[in-house]
Amino acid sequence: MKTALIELLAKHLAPDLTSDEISNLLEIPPDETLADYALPCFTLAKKLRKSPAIIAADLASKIADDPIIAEAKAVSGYLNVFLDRSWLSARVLDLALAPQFGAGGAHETTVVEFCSPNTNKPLHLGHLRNIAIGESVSRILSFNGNKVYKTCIFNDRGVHICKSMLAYRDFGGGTLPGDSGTKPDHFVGDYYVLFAKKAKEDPTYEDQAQQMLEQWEVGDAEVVALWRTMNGWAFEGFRETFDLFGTSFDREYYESQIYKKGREIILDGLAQGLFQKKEDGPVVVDLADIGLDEKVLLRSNGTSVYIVQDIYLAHLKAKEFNYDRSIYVVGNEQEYHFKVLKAILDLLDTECTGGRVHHLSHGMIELPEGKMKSREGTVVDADDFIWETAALAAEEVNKRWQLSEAEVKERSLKIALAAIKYQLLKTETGKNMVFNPKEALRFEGDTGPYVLYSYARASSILRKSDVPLDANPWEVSEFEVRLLKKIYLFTDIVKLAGARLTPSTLSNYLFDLCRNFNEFYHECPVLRSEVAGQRLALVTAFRNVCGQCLELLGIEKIEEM
RNA sequence: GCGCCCGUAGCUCAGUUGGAUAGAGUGUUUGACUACGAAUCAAAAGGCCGCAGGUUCGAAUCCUGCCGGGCGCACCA
Repeated sequence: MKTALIELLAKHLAPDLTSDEISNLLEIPPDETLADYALPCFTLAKKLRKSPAIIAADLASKIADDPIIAEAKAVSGYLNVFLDRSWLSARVLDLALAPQFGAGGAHETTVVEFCSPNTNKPLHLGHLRNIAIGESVSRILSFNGNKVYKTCIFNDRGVHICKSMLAYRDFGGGTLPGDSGTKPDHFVGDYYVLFAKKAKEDPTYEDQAQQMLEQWEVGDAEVVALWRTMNGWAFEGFRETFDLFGTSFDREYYESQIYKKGREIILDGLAQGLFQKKEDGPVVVDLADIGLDEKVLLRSNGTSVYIVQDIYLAHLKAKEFNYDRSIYVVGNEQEYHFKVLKAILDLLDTECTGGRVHHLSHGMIELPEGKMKSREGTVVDADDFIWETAALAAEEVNKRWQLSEAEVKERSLKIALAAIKYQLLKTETGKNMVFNPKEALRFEGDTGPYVLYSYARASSILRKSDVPLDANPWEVSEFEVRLLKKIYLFTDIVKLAGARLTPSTLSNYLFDLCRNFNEFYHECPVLRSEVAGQRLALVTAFRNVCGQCLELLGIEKIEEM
């Protein structure tokens, strides 16, 4: 639709503006009564040495007679265009009723790493934001035509892991997660908390954890066996949460398997003179010329620091996926780390140079009463939160319907997950957000359930009619035009969300779309209308796009609320 | 000390590469179910876009300074 208008304008503006330039310039005005599309003529004014008003008026008269134009006029430097309603409605329905409406033809290979938890405690709300973003970004990129691989690195070793191991060994008394019915990752986490408590009483406890790490590193059989057992519990619990929240990975990496690797890359770089060996032993990289500090890579004792395994992992991913781009969904507290990583990869100038590496930095979650702090017990646990939300959703479902227990459980869980995911994705990725758990349990206004409800309403109408869809022009009301235009906008929005890696672009659009649908629904009878076929086609088009957006946000659709 | 990010309605947030009169949701007040689903719709009220300069046809958006908040800057991970 927009394309046809751009072509028409390009015919009259060549060679001063190309189609691409027109496309960039063309905007949707803030007030729909002004125009469907507007072309600001201010930049053209310089080029043509005519006033914007004259250029706009000139263009208006040139295109006014075209069959796709209902009205074209010049208003204070803008060319304002209304499209022909018959043409517009037929065009949008034709496009939006086709499968894969809005899908793109990009063809990059992209690796998206997200979640990446430590195995000493269960997932919390921060992980859920990370996962929701990673999952949605992956789906959006994939929809835009890219080949996407989702990966996760499990930080399954280190002194923090030994802390929960130590506390379990000393105070666990051989109990198993099954004994108390505790979810296994929570079971492990409980001993991490217990460690912190015991370390306060016993100042040597921190040292003991450090000693245990050393035993682990030399392969002490007992310690390694305990590590395997407890990591097994953690993974078992994680899998359950991943299933519950609806995510999965194409490739999983484990820190314990790669933490020693990458040394060769560093020694290689040292030989090439990219890095320096200091007199007192450590190998460092000097990043002063790009405004970063000196960074130690190999310690005096020859062992590598954490970033070396990230360097190795970047190479490993390049080898396994031959990626064009490697995205890391990680909190903004690690921005410096990724600057350093990219700089080092650039220095090494291998197939995974820093230019291909992108840190998709997301903001932190704060609660209304402040930051989440594990020490103060204010961390919102992922599983608990999902189930609590589901319980509240179940109350709402029970208010409205008489359903079996199983049906209530299934439906309320889907509604709860929609509420949570939508809430987590509606704020722009990079920004910190205040997350009020009570807000996520709200089912009205700008929420996941509002969107699900809109979708279910559309489904409900379609279930009730067997009138064939009809995309022939009809006398469209303002509500229908608004909805049609919004449906069409999806093609721009999904590209923009992919380019900016911001699911929030999509969720904000989705809310607007549903609002337009509900207004239409309220004002325009469908089934008992003389243009039932056309309105059913419009409802179908809405349902397609709404469903696609939900899919791209990682939210499961439901046909009935 | 050095660096990065954020400040928009009481609260939570949108606002595309600078574009027309700055928008939603929520909360408050009020109206609409004999209706294709009221988890909906409609209306009112609510703003020195942190402050002060600058850039230009035009600034919430770009630049500088200041104020307020967050986060980094380990031979930790």
